[in-house]
Amino acid sequence: MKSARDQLTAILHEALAKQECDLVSFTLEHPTQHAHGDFATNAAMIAAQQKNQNPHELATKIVHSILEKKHELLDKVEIAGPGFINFFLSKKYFVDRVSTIRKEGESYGKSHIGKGRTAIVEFSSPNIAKPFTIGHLRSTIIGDAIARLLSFSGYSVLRDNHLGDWGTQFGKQIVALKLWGDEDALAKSENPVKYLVDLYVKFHAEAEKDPTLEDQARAWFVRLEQGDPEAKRIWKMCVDWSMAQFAKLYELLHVSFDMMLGESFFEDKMGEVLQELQNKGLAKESEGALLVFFENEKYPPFMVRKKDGATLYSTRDLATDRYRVQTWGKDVLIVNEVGAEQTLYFRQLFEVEEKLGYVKKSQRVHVGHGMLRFKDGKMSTRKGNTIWLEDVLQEAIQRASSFNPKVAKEVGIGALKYNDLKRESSKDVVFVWDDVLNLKGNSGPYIQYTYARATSVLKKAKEKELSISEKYDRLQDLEITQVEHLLEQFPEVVERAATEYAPHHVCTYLFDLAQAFNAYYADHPILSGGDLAGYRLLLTSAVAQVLKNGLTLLGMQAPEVM
RNA sequence: GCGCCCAUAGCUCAGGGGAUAGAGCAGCUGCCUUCUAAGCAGCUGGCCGCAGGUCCGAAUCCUGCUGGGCGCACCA
Repeated sequence: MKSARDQLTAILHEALAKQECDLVSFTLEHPTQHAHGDFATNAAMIAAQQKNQNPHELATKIVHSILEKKHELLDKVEIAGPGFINFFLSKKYFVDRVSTIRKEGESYGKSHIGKGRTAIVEFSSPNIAKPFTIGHLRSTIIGDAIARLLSFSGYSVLRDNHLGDWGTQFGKQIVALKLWGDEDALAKSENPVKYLVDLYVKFHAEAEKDPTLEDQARAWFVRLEQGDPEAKRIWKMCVDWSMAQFAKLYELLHVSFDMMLGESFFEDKMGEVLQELQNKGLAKESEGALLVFFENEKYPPFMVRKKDGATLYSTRDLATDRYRVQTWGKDVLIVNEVGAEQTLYFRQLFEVEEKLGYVKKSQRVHVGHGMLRFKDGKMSTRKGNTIWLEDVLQEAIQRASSFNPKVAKEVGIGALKYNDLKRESSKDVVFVWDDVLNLKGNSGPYIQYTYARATSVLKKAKEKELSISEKYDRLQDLEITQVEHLLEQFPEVVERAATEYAPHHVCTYLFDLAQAFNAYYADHPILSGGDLAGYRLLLTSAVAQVLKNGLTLLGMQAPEVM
């Protein structure tokens, strides 16, 4: 079944062509007030402006030409205000739509905008031997939702966890372990990663007093890059302890990956990149380091090799994307879900990648999330000023269990995820427990609760042997409510969220739908609805389906009982 | 100093150049003997940071300013 938007767009194009206004680009949107119909267009106003005509008169002509044909879709077409054309959809359309949702089930809302394309979504990307903090949690949650949205929109999605398992930090880690650590104690430790992080914090404290420690750390990283066995051994140990910890967290969060190519995977692929940069004359030496300079100083210089010969984040990212294009094709879409503070870095990176001929800028996307901070400042691993994710998850589940212990996990994790997804991701978030684990109002549990409520009604209906009816004939007197209007809009909301890499649109929508359904539920008896019970059950099942599809897109569970 | 982002109700936020700017939280009033009260209905609460500009029409686009966040050569 074609959506109302598609049908209306076609109808409008035809009517505009008759008035010789074919080239007009108009908007077709949902007015804020019901009195203005289900869709409104400014087409007549735009066209009138171009042709220097009276907008109201032109609107009249357009409406006449639309009404020459009978459209099952439309109940009424009106001209309003300065020349808006308002469309009122028919009851039949809405009822058919609700039936369609039932038929399409978990496919309702899917689109083909990414058909035939591969998208790599890089997210989470925690660092080895560092805490998996609520900062990484943002990337994990938002990235997971974006991967799901793209997949639902037809892309063939590869979820990539680009582990921070390479870099100067390992030099620091090795120095700290050699100076103050004890490998036996580490192995016996209850939380080995925490043991490593404490050493890392100590390193930064000591390095303030003794700057030569930084030099030692850089030297150890150079040895690591050169394949020194002792450096490699300690590095491998750090990786193993961390990976074990991450696996537990991802399982609890229900997040999975198709690949975990850490930065170390690209260790032997960076020489070619540096060679290409030099061959194409893109990189120049300056003060011993190798840098890319941009024309007109569009961006600050971009370093690709340090003066001690070691690589950087940038070198590894270039090698990564070169590898991706070689492996998954020239037109692969690459999305990085990484903190917004790295925006400049990504602009530089994309520019360099384009100059190297790896990708076009249109296939590189940085979704930057805002910073998560305490009321009094930024979190910093180096200073030990951070909250561990294990503690957050435990607290979330515990708070949720005070309502219903049986679904504490689904609800606690859901609350946490929804709180991160409900606002535009680029905004900074102040960490406040009562917000993070909010269970009321615009929250994850509210959506989940509404879903449980709807499924419960459907179960009760079965017990009472009431059945869903898809017949329209006997339902002349049913009223079309906000619920039907919202159900109709789900596919376009999903499409917008996917094209803008903005899961918060799905949250806003689900909250609206849940609110509309709860209001409907309060004053439309469903099970004792008489002749209308069949239709109301159909509507309820459609609401349940859409809530479930939406929750799934956000990586949240849809519990049937709460 | 230069660059990027942000500013909407007491607080947290939606708002796709359009019509009377919307939610949640907090506060106040009602509603559980009836399909799940993690809920529903209602009230209170706005120079959409300031000043210009473009437009038939600006919270939305442009310019300037103020305030805040972030970034800018050997971290990632």
